[in-house]
Amino acid sequence: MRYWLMKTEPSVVGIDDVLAMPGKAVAWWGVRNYQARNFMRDQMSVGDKILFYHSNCTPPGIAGLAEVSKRAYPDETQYDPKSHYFDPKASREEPRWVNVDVRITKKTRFIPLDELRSQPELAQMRTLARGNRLSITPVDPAEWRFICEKLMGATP
DNA sequence: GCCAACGTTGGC
DNA sequence: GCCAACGTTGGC
Repeated sequence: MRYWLMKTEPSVVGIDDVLAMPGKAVAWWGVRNYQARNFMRDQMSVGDKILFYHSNCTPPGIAGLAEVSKRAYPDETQYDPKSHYFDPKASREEPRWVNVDVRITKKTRFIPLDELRSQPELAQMRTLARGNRLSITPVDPAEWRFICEKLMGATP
């Protein structure tokens, strides 16, 4: 079982949107970065824990906790010529992009980015590293525990 | 809207 | 396989 942080833009799909969906789950479509894809394809399994992060908004930060509810499978948007995420080089026979399904387990107190940055315990957190743009990053178990217990006051 | 810091593309 | 040009991310 692994821990992850996954970024989403709330103007596209925010935590409240996912909570309103059947099963409080959503396909994590639209990842078009190979590193992030490989994390989903090769390392994520059902039950992995997720920090649900809102990016490209004011303020950015962690909005809740989630988990992987379905293993990686082909991302439908790669086949749709009308989609922004269409990939002409992808085919049904050889899909290029995959997504997992993510289910919200808890909407928590919002933890803004600057609060995360102010914690010495999170100084090494990959998501916070200078220049990091990856939308999916692994989270250290100790970092997960710190965020859940000390910042959210939630049971991980 | 700006722009730093990346990732990707494609000519060679 | 190199690397310049270009595109994207995402905080500010």
